[in-house]
Amino acid sequence: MDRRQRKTREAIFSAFRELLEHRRYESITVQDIIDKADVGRSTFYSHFETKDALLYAICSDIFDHIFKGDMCNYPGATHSLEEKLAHILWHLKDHKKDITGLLSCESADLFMGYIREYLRELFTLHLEDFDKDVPDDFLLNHLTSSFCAVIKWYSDKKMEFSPEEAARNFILLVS
Amino acid sequence: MDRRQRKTREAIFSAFRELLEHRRYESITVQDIIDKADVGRSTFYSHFETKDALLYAICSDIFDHIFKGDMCNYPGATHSLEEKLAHILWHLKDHKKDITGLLSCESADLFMGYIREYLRELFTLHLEDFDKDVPDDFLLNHLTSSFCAVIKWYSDKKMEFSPEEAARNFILLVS
DNA sequence: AATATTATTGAACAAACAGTTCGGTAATAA
DNA sequence: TTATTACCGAACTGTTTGTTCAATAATATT
Repeated sequence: MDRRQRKTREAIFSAFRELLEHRRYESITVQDIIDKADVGRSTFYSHFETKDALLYAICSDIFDHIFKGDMCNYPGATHSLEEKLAHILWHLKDHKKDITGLLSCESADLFMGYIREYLRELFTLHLEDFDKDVPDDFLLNHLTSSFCAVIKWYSDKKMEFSPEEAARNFILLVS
Repeated sequence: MDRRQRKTREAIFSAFRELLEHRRYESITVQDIIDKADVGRSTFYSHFETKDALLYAICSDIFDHIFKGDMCNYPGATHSLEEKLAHILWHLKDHKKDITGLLSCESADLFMGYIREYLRELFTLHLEDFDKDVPDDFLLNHLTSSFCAVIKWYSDKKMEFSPEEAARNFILLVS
């Protein structure tokens, strides 16, 4: 990959991340990004089709780090569900700056949508941990949404709480 | 109130509702609304400051119907939490058309934000029903978010399931 | 080192949308 | 009948998105 290309892409990424620290995703315009990245308009569009494509790329980065990591994937893992969930919260902390901007906005759904997919997979693997007399689909939806809420709560509280404690409380509530 | 005013307002409202049946909130422009309502652009803006203000008005309408109704408000009510929740789901059905358009969009948060407020109040009244060893704030957040998820699920499933059953399943999961 | 390729630039452009302004007209109230 | 009020529509400003294109500068190729 051309060095120029790499540098430009990196400049756009980090400009976007910096902007996300202080502003909601929707309020950030392409103009803001290219001003901060100091890159031409046409250059931006030669790298990313739209602003949403840039968001998607950022999200992929984050998720690769969080979910493709050591313990969260999948069948072989010997860790408990609680440990895995705590681990996810830990990893979220590494991306605190980006995530705050991504979750405190109207498109939080976009970001959360990705997380939901991963979580649903994860909970599916642990379905037998729960002995509840409701349809599986209802239960899965409940678990996934509830943990999304924990993530949101965790982010709203500036991630100042212990991931282990949050995970434990969650397990207490859904068991 | 002037009859003209009433008529115009009503035309805008129902145009917006009709558009919401088939399209997401974001994709609907002011132009679409005034075309369908057959009113002038300036007339629209003399009634509503922005498109969001119109959304807010519609939401208020719906919530007045759902929450300000017979049994959901508050201290005096003798009904169980489960009954109240089922009731909310019933009332949602009356606004099925609007709500589908409001929930299947990126600003679902906007709509859900209102619901959350009401639900949090409701659950606060019933906090003693739950004997869980987690902080109240965490529990409230969990209950509220979980029932929001039920609402979303209920809407996604075209509201074809029994509200009573959904409410019962929910109570089973969080008790 | 000379040449070909590729990325970047900046400026201009079209299209879509939000929201405002204003003079004229028609319905309603006094 | 007169005064008020709401509506109209067209034109206008401003913002944002996304495209185009010729010129230029950085890389690759030979």
